[in-house]
Amino acid sequence: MPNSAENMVKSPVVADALQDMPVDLSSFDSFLKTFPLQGEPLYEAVFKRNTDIIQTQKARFAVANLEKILTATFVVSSVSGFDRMSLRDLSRETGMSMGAIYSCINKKEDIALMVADIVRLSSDLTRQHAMQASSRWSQIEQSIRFHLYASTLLQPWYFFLYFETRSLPEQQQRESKRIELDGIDGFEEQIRAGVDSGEFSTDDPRMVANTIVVLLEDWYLKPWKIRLTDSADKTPGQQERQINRYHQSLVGLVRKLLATQ
Amino acid sequence: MPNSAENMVKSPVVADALQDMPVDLSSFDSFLKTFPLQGEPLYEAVFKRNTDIIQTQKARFAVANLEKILTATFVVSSVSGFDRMSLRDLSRETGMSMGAIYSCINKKEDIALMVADIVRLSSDLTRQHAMQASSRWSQIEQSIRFHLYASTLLQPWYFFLYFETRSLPEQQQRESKRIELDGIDGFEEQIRAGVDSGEFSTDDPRMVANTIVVLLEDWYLKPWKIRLTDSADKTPGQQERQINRYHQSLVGLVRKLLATQ
DNA sequence: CAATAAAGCGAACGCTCGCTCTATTTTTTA
DNA sequence: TAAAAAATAGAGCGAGCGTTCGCTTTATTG
Repeated sequence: MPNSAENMVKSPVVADALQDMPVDLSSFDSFLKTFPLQGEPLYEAVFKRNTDIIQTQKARFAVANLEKILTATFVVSSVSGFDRMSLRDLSRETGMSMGAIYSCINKKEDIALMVADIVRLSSDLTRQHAMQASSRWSQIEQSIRFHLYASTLLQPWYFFLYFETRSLPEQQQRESKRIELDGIDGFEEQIRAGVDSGEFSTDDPRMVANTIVVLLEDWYLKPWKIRLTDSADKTPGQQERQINRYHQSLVGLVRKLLATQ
Repeated sequence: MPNSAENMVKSPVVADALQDMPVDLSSFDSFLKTFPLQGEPLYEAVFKRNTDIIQTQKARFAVANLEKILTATFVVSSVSGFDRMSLRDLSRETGMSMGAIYSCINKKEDIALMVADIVRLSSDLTRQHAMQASSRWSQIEQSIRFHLYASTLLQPWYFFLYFETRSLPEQQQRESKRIELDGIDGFEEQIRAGVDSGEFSTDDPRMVANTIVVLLEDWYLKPWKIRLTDSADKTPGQQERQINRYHQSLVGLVRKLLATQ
């Protein structure tokens, strides 16, 4: 079976109920209540978007196993990368047999592809949402907030994709770069518009946009740099306070970069 | 032979002639003429710092082979990572036999360790140099310039270490984080001093310091983002112009972040 | 409660890897 | 020119990898 669509990047169109409810950004807490890509719906989405790969028919079983597989993948591969994670490691960590694992995937790489797909989906949600803000400044602020919240919730996913992109097919690699560039372009456009209208002032919109994107990446790539406590103190309150502190830092920095005189 | 010092991080003390001549930062061109870690001296340094590992006795041969091995490593592993680069690939790319390769290393990991050692050495050179500037502002600017120049010259080395750190021994991983944190600390300290003296103004010195470091990393990690031409147009003139443009962008951004009022 | 279908299991397969080793040739050095 | 050092080609080793497949167990259903 010559399946030329094997490594195709899935459509970014957000399907089903995912786009129905608007995401509430007023606090991390309310974000948690409205963001669709988390908990069981997250793994249901993984299942629905990969029915061509997954052998298991009943969603109930597949969803539970996908959760085990992906969670374990993040744990095991965080030690020394996806390549060095053997499927025997994964079998031990999940408590599943090799056969059970292979009823959710066709090949090891599929795990990485599923992660890539979800992160892209989340990125698209972010971009879609950004368009709805009222003023130009709040558009930027909301974009930052959305990205910060989403990448905190999906931190292992974002982290994984960043470091494992290189072991994905070439097309997927290009797609990852494109998404990053789109992110920069988006901010740049908003900044330019603000400069034209006299709301902002900067002589280097591209650099400011790039700085925002790079600092957003820094948040989920290097938790050890910003969040003092990595293992302990993961109470929701602590987490919310840390996000807010970083959000404030970042927004403050951007405000200064765009300030008129 | 119980060699407990196997994975020891080498002393950061810059040996031999490396520290004799001061590095000239007035332009990238003059930097090229004075920075010690490049061309043959670079691979001589690799040799001298790894005589315990390398079997080949005559420096002449060892240096030439190290250059071949490391250059080929960067080429081959840039495709899909160090783990997926087999030593048979390396043998083909270098044109050396397995035996010849194994007279320069004891195990595959040694290649990565050599790279890590040199990048650390370069980072230490950067930090040492920064202390010599006159004013506080020029200290920051010179640090940025030095880092930008060095990481351009050693781009494959820096890039490799960033993405392969995870497959190094734990001690080396911690060392990499420490270096990054030291870099941030250094900038933060200078900024705080400037704020205290009224030269600068910011309410978040740590964030500004972090931004600088992250944007410096961005330069060597994502050439495709900034430098339009990756393969073609690698003339020294083009390169110098691109560095200068990025340096100007970065310094301009930092200046605005530290501006009083 | 059988009967059937789905899910789960794990030993075994073929293969590639890092690494070693030897016999031989080439190059360098004194 | 003779001894020493370096490099070659490649067969071979055992470990560990991703993947498969015949089988057992569990769940579903008429």
